[in-house]
Amino acid sequence: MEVQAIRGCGSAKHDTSSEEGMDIRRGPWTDEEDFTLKGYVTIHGEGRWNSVARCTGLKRTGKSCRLRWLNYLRPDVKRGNISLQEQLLILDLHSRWGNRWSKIAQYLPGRTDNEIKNYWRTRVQKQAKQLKCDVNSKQFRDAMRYVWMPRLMERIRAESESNSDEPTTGYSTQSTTDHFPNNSTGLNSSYQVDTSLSEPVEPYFMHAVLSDSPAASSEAQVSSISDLSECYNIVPGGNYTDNSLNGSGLCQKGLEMDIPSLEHSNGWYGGGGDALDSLWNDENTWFLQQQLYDYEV
DNA sequence: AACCTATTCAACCGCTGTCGA
DNA sequence: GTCGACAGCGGTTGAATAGGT
Repeated sequence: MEVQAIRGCGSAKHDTSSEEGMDIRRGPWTDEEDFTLKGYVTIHGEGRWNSVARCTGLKRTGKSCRLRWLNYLRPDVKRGNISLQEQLLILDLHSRWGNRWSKIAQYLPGRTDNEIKNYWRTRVQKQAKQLKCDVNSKQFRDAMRYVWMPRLMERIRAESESNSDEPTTGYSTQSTTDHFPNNSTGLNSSYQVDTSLSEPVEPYFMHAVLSDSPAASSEAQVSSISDLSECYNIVPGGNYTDNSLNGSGLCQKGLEMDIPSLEHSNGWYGGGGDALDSLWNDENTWFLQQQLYDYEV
């Protein structure tokens, strides 16, 4: 959506303000400003954002120029709905790294840290709120890992099977099938890893290995369960079964459910629409609340 | 139609890390 | 070692919009 066009040229509240003796524009960018910035970066490349502002005459801070470029004007920036694969990847990487948005964004080509952060805050935190638990709580993280992510995987697989004749929409990066030749989740099209990164990521649900890096310890509060695939099985047409019993939280309770029956009974497989909205419908929310209640008792 | 509330997301702010002088 | 400039990150804000009454 071209928000800029809809929202018009700057807000009355943010028009200009004085900073260090010069007028600094704030608020939404105009088409002319976008054009100016785009032109400058096309010629001179990214970086030296303060000089961008100086050289172009844009009454914006260097920070603002950088942000506008990265989040909006960059040619490879991808806009629109976050796909199921991307949702799954965000959940997985967030479970590993916590709020390291820029790091997570590195693994979602075309997505910005801002977009991922907004996605997390508006969608994921909303669900935590509905479940009346903290988004950083172990209960919620387990709910994500043992309910939400498996269901996303199942749905991705279902969509992949139904669209098996259609061409995939891959990026120019290496497919995860190269990393995970045994992958059977249907993630071989969009879920891909940028091989230019020095730290290739293998998701928990395929070949999860807990990171020992300090980055993973503080914010992320990563669960002690290292490999999700060891914790549950998804049998097409069968039961989702917790096998581990060595972890904690929901897993310890021997969480067991019949996903297909739940999904077909409440329309989770309805196709189209937002995965989270359909995934976290009233019935599933109630079910999870029961699980969380059992967990707490 | 008018109003109210919730949601979304672009943009801002403050802080930290890095690098060169 | 320190200082200043700059880039980048994550948290937060608030205008626009959608949905409900």
